[in-house]
Amino acid sequence: MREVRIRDTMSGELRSLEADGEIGIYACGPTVYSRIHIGNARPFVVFSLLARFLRSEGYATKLAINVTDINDKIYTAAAERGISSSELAAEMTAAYFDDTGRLGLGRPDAEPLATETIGPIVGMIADLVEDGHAYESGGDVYFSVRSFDGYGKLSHRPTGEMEQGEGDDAGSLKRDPLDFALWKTHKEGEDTSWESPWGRGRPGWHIECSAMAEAELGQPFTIHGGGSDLVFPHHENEIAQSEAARGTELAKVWMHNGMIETGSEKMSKSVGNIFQLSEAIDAFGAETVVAYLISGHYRQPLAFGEGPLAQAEAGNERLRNFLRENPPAGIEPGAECSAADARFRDALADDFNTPRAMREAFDLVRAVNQRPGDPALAGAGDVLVGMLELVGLGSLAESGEEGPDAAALELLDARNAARAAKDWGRADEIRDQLADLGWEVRDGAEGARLVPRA
RNA sequence: GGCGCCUUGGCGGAGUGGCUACGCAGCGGCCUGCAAAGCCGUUUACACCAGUUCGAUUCUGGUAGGCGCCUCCA
Repeated sequence: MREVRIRDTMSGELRSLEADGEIGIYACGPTVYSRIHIGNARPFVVFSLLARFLRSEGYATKLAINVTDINDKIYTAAAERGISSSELAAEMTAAYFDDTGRLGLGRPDAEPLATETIGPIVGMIADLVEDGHAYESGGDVYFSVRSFDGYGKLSHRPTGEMEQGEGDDAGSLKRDPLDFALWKTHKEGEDTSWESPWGRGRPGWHIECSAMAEAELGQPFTIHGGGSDLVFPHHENEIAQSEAARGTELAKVWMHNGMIETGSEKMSKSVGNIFQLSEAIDAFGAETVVAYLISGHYRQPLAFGEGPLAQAEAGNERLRNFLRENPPAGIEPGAECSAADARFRDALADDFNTPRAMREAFDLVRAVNQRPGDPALAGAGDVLVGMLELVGLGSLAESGEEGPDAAALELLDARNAARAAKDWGRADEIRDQLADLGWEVRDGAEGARLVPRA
């Protein structure tokens, strides 16, 4: 079991994860008002893979990624489409499960919905009101920011100049512009609402996460994650609510992923809207999307576009080619393989540095290509697949390809015969025919091999 | 305006006070009947200006540019 260290946003320092007890990870999932985009996929991938890595190191781990299915944006988007907000939320929640499911990384251990956590949400608000950290005003309930000393400790903002822009005219109901809504009274045109001690209404965004996190992981838990755009106000407010309500720390480590930067390629028409996750997967495949998302350190911004995606695919192809020649075979790994595997895992243990880890994978590939048969590199295929599985790319080893059919094999035999007779014209003609059938011929020392054309 | 982050070779992207990241693409070569795959090599890479230092891409200060948040946002 390696010591795993993660950069904590609050302190700015690397924090070692405690090995005793379960490691609870809560990551903020999407608000389901539309199909998710590639940016939403980053935390899903990062935290799914982090949980996978921690388990492989022997840590008991529970990953919860929520679905925010109550939100102003959902009401707005539903109205535009002329359907009910619950209908839209259900549709987009299903789409979210489909889209992320296609990534092939499995599901988080828990995926709570805000709409199914109303009880705990109301309970937490009631506790805050009771303790004087929140107050009812005109059917709304607001959190009293000045009642919580630690406000601003995550985002490092001075409270002096802050103001919660809760939109519309809610400000008039607040005692202090810093305060933010925990419960919003039902408004005309909103088609979902729940009973509460303060009348019918719905929860505010931040309290949903506080309640879902506690319901799934208790408090405190180990890692709270999400996109860096959520640091303020969302996570700052979660801390205020949860810590004020429970008197304990919310999470030990705050882990934030950087933004996907779309630049000018944002809505490329040539390949459709690849900005959307489902479209990116349609256009490039799940393996490419995953490889792309781990190509940069999770905390850094990552450039998005057809270029980076195509490059990720080309890198995957290199790995696939290697695994065709060196398929896993249950061989005991040689010394160099074991060392590479250790460095791969060390990189992940050091603030989940996936690009540095992938360097080890590629270095191993090159070493074997340079020195095939070297005993120190025995079992490279097995070791490489083990590495790739950790980062969600294990499927690169499965050809997933159907073997050549009889017709193709017949052509290959014919070409071999032509080559034996040094009839190069005939041999190349057959190669073209095979290409038309979707097969690329690669002549190697041990004969010709058919590989699906890219 | 406030808080914070970033600026690495054609592109993506790690990292380090002195030692080849890695991947993709290009070019040259090797291998091959040819090709593909693979291997080797490859064009002064670390925004700019000062400073600290024996030595800075890597530390400090400033300049320019970019980004995030400050309002819903992964």
